[in-house]
Amino acid sequence: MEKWNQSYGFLLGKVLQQMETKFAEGLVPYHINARQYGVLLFINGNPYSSQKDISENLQIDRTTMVSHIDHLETLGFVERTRNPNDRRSYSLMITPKGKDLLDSRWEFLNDIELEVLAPLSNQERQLLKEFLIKIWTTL
Amino acid sequence: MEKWNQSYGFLLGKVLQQMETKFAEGLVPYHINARQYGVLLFINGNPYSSQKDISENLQIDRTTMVSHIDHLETLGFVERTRNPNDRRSYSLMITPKGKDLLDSRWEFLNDIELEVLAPLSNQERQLLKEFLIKIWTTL
DNA sequence: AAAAAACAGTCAGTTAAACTGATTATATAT
DNA sequence: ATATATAATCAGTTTAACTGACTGTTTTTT
Repeated sequence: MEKWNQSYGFLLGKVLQQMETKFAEGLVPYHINARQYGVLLFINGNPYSSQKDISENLQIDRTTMVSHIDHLETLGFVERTRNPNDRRSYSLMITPKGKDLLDSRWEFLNDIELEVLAPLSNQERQLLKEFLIKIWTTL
Repeated sequence: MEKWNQSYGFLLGKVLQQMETKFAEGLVPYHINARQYGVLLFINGNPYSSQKDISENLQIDRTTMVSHIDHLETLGFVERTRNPNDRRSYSLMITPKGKDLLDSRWEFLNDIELEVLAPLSNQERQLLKEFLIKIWTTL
């Protein structure tokens, strides 16, 4: 084992790359990418969010968010309505069709993750998630 | 804690994004990005590699590799010489200047990683690395 | 109440990474 | 000797992300 592949950054990147590539393949029939799936998940978990809310939480640029939402709306997965309390912002909602997509791909996403994490035991995977959550919540 | 931020992919992505952003900032004065630093690390650990070797190991597209190496060569961090046993390929070597760059930023990289991983104990970080290496080596 | 500042979202245009497909020079297989 | 494969390169395309300007709306200041 050499220096260059000892870094967390390198290792994290490789594991993630693997997951993303596989997951993206499973999304092709739905014409969205992994990031858009993430946005949809967020909207599902945080109904009535504005585009700003999502941008901040997911750390995706506001102008990029416009096109993500445009895309999801065109495909009928998300609905934009003006927020009656602040007509500058939208109140975003997932549609039933969007919910179906989420559900139908959620299991697949988990399968992919388990596939990549296969070298770990149940307990190790549990620990890994614990660590990641601990890091993320303090970011 | 909700569904959308429970996935390994999401969490891995956030942690990595954090590390990469911070690390990239520290590389600005050297005019290279994190990926090029990775390439340089690889060449250092695997002297006489061809561009193909690096592409495969780091999973970076061969045509993209051309421009990375062009860039590193222009800056004097890497030297291309033809491989005498196969004149189609190059034999890439890090220069002393490249080695200096690696060394001077290696500690910084580790600082960044420790900073992001601060919420974990020493032991937990050790475990995390163990897990990641286990996964990566079976990819 | 009017004017100024701040804000959410949008859009046109730019930048940078990554890919496609073709090409050159060299090596290997038939 | 000929055909096939390979490493690197290049021109051109696609895509994600960003910059800066702009519209309409809300909040703050005077």
